[in-house]
Amino acid sequence: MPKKPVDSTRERILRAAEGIYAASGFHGMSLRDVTLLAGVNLAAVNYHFGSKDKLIFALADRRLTPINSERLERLEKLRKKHGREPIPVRELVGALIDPMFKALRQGKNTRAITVRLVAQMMIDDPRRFSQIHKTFYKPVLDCYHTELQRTIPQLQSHQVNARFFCAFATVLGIRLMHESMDWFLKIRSEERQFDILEDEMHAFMLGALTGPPAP
Amino acid sequence: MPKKPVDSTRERILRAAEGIYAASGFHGMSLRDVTLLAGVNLAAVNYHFGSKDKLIFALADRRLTPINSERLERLEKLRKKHGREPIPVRELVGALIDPMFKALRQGKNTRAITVRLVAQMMIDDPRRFSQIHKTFYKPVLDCYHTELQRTIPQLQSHQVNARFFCAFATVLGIRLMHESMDWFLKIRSEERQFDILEDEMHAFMLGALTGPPAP
DNA sequence: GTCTATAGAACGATAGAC
DNA sequence: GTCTATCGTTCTATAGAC
Repeated sequence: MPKKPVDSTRERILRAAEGIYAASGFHGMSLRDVTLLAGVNLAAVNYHFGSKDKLIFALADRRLTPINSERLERLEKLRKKHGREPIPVRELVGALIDPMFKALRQGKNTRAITVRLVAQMMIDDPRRFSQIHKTFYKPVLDCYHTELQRTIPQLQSHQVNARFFCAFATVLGIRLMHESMDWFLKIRSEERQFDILEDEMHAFMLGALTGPPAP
Repeated sequence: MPKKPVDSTRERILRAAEGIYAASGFHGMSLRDVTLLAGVNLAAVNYHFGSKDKLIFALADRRLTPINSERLERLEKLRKKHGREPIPVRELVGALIDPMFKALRQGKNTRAITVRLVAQMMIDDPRRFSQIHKTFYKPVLDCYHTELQRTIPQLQSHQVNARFFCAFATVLGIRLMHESMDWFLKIRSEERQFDILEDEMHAFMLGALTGPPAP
């Protein structure tokens, strides 16, 4: 069984890389900067990960898998709970965004990093990262989309599609604008920021998804 | 008076640069690729713009200024129209997002480029681009935020702040996910895509901003 | 498993001829 | 205003000693 000590070279590289990647994206992250920050040798990246591309994939796996797994688990629970009845939108929204906030609240120092990292993955060079999309995002999107169709009967199919697109875009945008949150919310305490944002994002999404169709 | 022919070296560089920048960001755009695509000499960039940084600023000015000017003009008109009464949310949302869709609909070939370009500016290396934020975005954000405070009296100040943050994040996210629009909307025709998205985004934003406060 | 050293290519920027 | 040529730097990746 392979050991994964918190301070192994491999872990140090991952920690350093995700900070730089979150801030600057794939092309802005040089292996020199990563290994310098990690305090390890330049050649260690290629030894442990094989290439820069594979290092990025490892970053994705580490952060996206837990969040998306939880999203699927919570959806499964809701399905069992409601049986053949459609799941209320409020609960569906909760299952989609709560895991994100949960991830944000843990790890005080890595918070800003984790937030941007995931979003950066979604927008960074679609050709290079299409495999990441397929691996990590597509399963979640498919499930929630299907469920949303059942749960908002008053809207036509193409309208549900568009709202879901907007909802997902909102989550993406929030993550990317994390640095601007202070300015928008005009509140100092980071804890309070998250409290308010979590509450209002629930309200925002609920209103957005259930609002009447455009005239 | 300086001439600006459509096919000047300067214009060719701008056109080539915005395509590559929109797709790959600052660090992913090399001047070699730009000048190759533009069919001009490598040295031309530094002659016409001075540096890579200044070229990016020129890209921002070309695309952001028209959209944000229109947003401010429409807000000014709404203020005159409603006098001392608060502006209805529906009209405020329209003034904020209509200019974006208007820009998207014109220029069939440059459409996907323009969409991502603006969003890329907002998230690309905050340190490098903080001047772009201050110059192009801050005035618009300030005005709309003030107006929104007056127009949603049933929410507390900090709740309005949070909703506005979400609203802006939605616009940003939509732009960045432009390539995934096909997959989400499951519709072929690009015209129809924009029609539906524009309608439903109005509804989405309206519901989101006016929905009841979180419990 | 970790290091030094370096290959080989691409980068931004500039000097100077035309 | 546009070209060629090139400087100095930085990049990913690898070879080979320990």
